[in-house]
Amino acid sequence: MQSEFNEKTKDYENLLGDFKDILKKNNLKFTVQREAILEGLYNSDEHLSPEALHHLIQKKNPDLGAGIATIYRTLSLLEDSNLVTSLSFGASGKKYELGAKQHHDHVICNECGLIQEFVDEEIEKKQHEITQKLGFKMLDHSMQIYGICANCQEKGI
Amino acid sequence: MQSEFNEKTKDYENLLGDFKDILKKNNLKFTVQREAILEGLYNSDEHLSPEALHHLIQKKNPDLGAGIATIYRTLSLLEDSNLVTSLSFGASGKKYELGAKQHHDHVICNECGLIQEFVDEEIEKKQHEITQKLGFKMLDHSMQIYGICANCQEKGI
DNA sequence: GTCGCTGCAAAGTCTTTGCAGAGAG
DNA sequence: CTCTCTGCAAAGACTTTGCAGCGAC
Repeated sequence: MQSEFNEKTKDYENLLGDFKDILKKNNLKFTVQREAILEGLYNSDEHLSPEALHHLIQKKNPDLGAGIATIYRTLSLLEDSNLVTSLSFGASGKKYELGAKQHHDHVICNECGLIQEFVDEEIEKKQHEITQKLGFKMLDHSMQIYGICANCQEKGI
Repeated sequence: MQSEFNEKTKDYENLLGDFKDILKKNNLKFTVQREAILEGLYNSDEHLSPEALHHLIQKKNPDLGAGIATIYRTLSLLEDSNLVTSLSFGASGKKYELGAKQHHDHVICNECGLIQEFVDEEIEKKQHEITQKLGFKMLDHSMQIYGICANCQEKGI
């Protein structure tokens, strides 16, 4: 809630602190695996599938040998705590990203799968208006635009 | 391609015609099952899961006994032909709706699952702008707003 | 008639769960 | 110490596929 421009500036310590608080509040334990998962998400600009995250962690912390089941369990946990958000684009399954960042929406390349993020104040405002008009109390939203990225356009598809 | 304001007025005959054309163009066959699926989607305002559609068809045409596999196969077919669009909201799996309607977005009630549709010209325009700015060629988009519908708000949650 | 379509059931994916030992608090 | 986590593997849920007979054209 500080600057509007801190997309990724919320630092890791901060995030980790939040995580530990949430764990404590719920009588849950802080484990190496859980930290590795949080860190993996933090250090990746990508939107990760559980499997991708699993690979990532296996590479960075091979000694841990964290199991895929733990990844799934932790991701659900993180999602319940609102620390991560899950997205599901088309058929490609569920992907996760840190939810602590500023709210943003996604543009997805149909060819190469590239995901770009953006924020637009006007759209956000409009969404509130529309939701109210329909009598809803807005909680959240997600928006995806599908297209062909500059790169793939050049390649001529 | 006619009027911009024919959200649901594109009648069934029309749709069926399109479907038959597409089938013909691709050397595919028009079958009772395929028609039943198209009709099921047409007659439902809902966004249907493959399983829901299966149930629906079993009720309407019990004699057909259309198998779930056929539903999946036909839905993919219809999706490839751009006659239907698939959505995936959160964890609840994939849902399908007729894509021949005017483009629209969705507001979803987190409590009861009610889905309302809406269209907003300004947002559509903005989306084009943003996409261009990022160098993408926009093909499609989807937007979901999550909230609590009027009804559920009254019930006090 | 030909060749694609269908239903069934079997095979795949992806995700979740049960359990016994390991580890955080 | 206690009580939660973890890894493994088995179980589930959801989709897709192979096959032999059926049906559109």
